[in-house]
Formats: sequence, structure tokens, C-alpha cells
Amino acid sequence: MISPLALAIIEDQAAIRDTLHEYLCAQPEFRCVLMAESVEAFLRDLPTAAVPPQLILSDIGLPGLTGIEGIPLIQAQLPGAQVLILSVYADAERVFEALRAGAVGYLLKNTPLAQLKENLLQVAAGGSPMSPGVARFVVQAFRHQPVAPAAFPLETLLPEPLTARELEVVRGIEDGLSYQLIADRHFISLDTVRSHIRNVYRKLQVNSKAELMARQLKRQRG
Amino acid sequence: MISPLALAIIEDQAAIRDTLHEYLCAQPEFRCVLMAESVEAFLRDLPTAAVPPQLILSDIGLPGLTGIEGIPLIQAQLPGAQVLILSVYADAERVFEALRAGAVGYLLKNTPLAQLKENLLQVAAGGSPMSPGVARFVVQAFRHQPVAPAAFPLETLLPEPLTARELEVVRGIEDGLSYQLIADRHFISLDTVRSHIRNVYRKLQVNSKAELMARQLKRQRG
DNA sequence: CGAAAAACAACATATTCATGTCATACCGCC
DNA sequence: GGCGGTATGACATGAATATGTTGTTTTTCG
Repeated sequence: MISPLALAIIEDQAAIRDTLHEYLCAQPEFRCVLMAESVEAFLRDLPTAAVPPQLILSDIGLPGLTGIEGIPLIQAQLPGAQVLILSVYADAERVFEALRAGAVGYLLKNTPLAQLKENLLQVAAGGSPMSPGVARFVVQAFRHQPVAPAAFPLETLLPEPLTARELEVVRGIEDGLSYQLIADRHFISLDTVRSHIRNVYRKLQVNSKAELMARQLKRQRG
Repeated sequence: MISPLALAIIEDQAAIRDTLHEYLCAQPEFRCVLMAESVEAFLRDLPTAAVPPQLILSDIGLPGLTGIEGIPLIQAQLPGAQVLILSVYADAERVFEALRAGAVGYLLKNTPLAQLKENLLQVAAGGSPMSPGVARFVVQAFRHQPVAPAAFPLETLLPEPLTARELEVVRGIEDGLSYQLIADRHFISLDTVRSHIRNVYRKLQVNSKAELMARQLKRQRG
């Protein structure tokens, strides 16, 4: 840690705000540069801050603008800042709104202070901490969305069956990777990839990456 | 904790598998009911398990089916089971695929064992643990999304329209032809084909034949 | 008409790919 | 124990591809 992280807190309840301030600013990792009881107050006082905040811990339920509505406004002023939401609301809709607005994480107010500190550090390190139930909402939003069919057109109708390793290499090609990237993906050498490709080409009777992929394309529609 | 959580592990590297087994099964919270080195082996040995696993910790890079491809198959056999991914891959595309397939969380292999244990318990408690960088990908996928994350258009980012000639050239590529053959097909010079390809690559944001074809493959199934 | 877009083309250079040849190691199996 | 198959890897060479720069001609459209 070269220098402490410039932290700002937006929270309307004085008791909670003070608790957060006392605890977090006692930590050597942070430096509290701004405390506000609303988004409006935050934006108003921003020019007075000694250092522009890098991390902003914000409530949602605030007088005036909500914390969610504030995110784009804050980011317009502080392009590099990251907003972490700290809210009592645990409903999926509000979580999605916050993330769409640009929040980098979403914690519930029952989060222990020690953990809150850890989570703020995670944000600074490029993480996106979310309270357990919140994360589950987010993950579930992905579910049963366009999934590549788990059926394998390749395994069927093959003149000569490919080995597991060969299939992995073929998948790399289908993903549009170069030999080097395929090698990295499977922790084998470039020459080994070449070796497998060679055998695949013989088995499938093709002579280039393009022919191999054209084969797959045809198989998909035909 | 009334009874230990029934845990299964799918990991091809014996050393890692053994480490996970030794550590996790020494914990009173867990009971390892199945260890497998591939999805296929897992499904094969599933009937022999004394208790059906509730939690499944799975690698992605496996011989044969990948861990991602395995999720729907596993859930078909174990409707109540939750699959947590433990992978070396930290790319956004793979994370999204895993979550779409039904994974409840995504951890990187550099996760300390103690934390891994905590994360497994979180899963059982309805959480969705993700390694910091992974969570950030997921959160960013929500950003500036108008409404529900109904469709995740990572490539639906409207491509600049291709001209008629450019489309003809792209079709040639999809047919697996070399530049020279495409040139012959349309009675234009090799350099002209290059010229068109260059523009197509810029418009579609790709840098190789393989990426272009991978895009088409994805478009067809996705 | 005149500007913009598209099509066509050449030249150069760097990277990636296809292919040949060869070698080592492990595994299952008769 | 040897044999075939799979996985791994090195080295080398010519072909194909990617990319930059720079043109001319044709078509499209305000």
C-alpha cells in the first residue's frame, strides 16, 4: 500500500455514518476525504475535498436523489471513482438497477465492519464484492440465457473419432484462438498443438483451419 | 450444522484433487461423496455414491467434456445440486458461459483453501461466491443495460454494416476458401480480397480468419 | 456537378499456419 | 516384453494470412 485510498461516504443516518467514519478512517489503508448525507451534498462539497475520492461507499435510501440515481452523476465528476453500494435493500430489482447504473459492488448493511473494510480493499484491487444473497441474484440473472447447445455435432458422423485432447484443441480453433493461445489454455507447447492439429486434419480430411471451421458451420445448419 | 454437506469434486489433476480432498474432507462441515477426474467419470460413478452430492466443485479444463458443458448434464441427474466452478481461466467469456450454464459461483484456482471452504459454505447458504476479478466481469455485464438482462449481446453490439462485396468475401471465408480462391471466384485480384478483408476486420472488430468464423459459429448457436 | 463511399489494386513486412521429420514417454494389451 | 496408440515436444521451411501505406476508378447521392 503506497498511499491510503481516498474514501468518501454517503449515508443519511448520522449514527451509521459516524460508525463507518470512525472505524474506516482508523484504518491505515483508508483516508476519509468526504462525508455526505446526500448525493446533492456530496456533489456540492466535492470541490472542497483535499483529494478526489477513489472509492465511494453509498447508501441507496437517501433524501433527495437515491444512491442509485447518484452514481452516474458522481462518475461524471469523478471518472475514475468506484461506487460501492451499502444498502438495507436486498431485492433483485434494486441490485440490478444499481449495477446497471455503474456500481461496482453491492453490500447489505448487516455486513460486519471488518468485512466491509476487506470488501472496500477488494474494490480497490479490481474486485466486485457482493453480499451472498445479492451475488446469487446476479448469477441467476445469467441462467438459462442463450446457452450453446450441449449437443456435439462433432462427435457424430466422424469418419475417425478424435481423442479428448484433439477435441480440446478443435474447440480452441472454434473459439477463434491462435495456436499459441490454445497452447496457453491447456498448458502445453505450441509444437504440441501443431502435432494434434496435424492428426485432426488427417482424421477429418481437411488442410486448414478455415476448412475445419467451414465444416463445423456446415454441420450446424445442414 | 445438523449434517455434513455432501460434496463432490471434479478435477483432472490428481495433485490438486488430492489436496482438495484432504483439506475439505477433514472439515466437519463436509462429507466427500464422490471424486472424479472428468464429467464423464462423475456421471458414471454417480450411482455408486452413498449420498447424492449437494455441492459440486468442478474444474473447467477437463479431458472430454468441459466443466461448463457438464453442468446441465449434472443438473439433469441432480436437480438440487449446486455447481461451483474452480478454474484457472479468468476470462469474461468463460465466466459468462459458466453462469449461463447454471454455475452458482466461480472461483479461481489461486483461492486459498480456507477461503474455498468458506465459499463452499456460502454456496450452501444461498450465496454465489466469485473471485474478485470474476465478480467484476459479472457486474460490468450489467452496466448501461437498458432493462432486464434478458439477452446478453456481447456480439450484438451492432456491427457496422458490411457492403455487398464485403459480404461475398466473408461468404468465401465461411466456405473455407483461401484468399486466392476467393479472388478467383469473383474475378478480382488477391490484393483486392485482402483489402476487403481488412475493412471487414475493422468493422467486425476481429483480427483473424479464425475469429471471424468463430463469430459466425457463435451467432448460429447463440 | 462534386463529394463521399465503395471497389479495385499494388507493394512491403511481420506473423501465423501447414507440413515434414524426428524423438521421448506413458499406457493398455495380447 | 513388444506393439500400437496417444501425448508430448523440437526444428525447419514454404505457404498463407494480417496489416500498413498508398493509390486509381467507379458508383452513389445530396
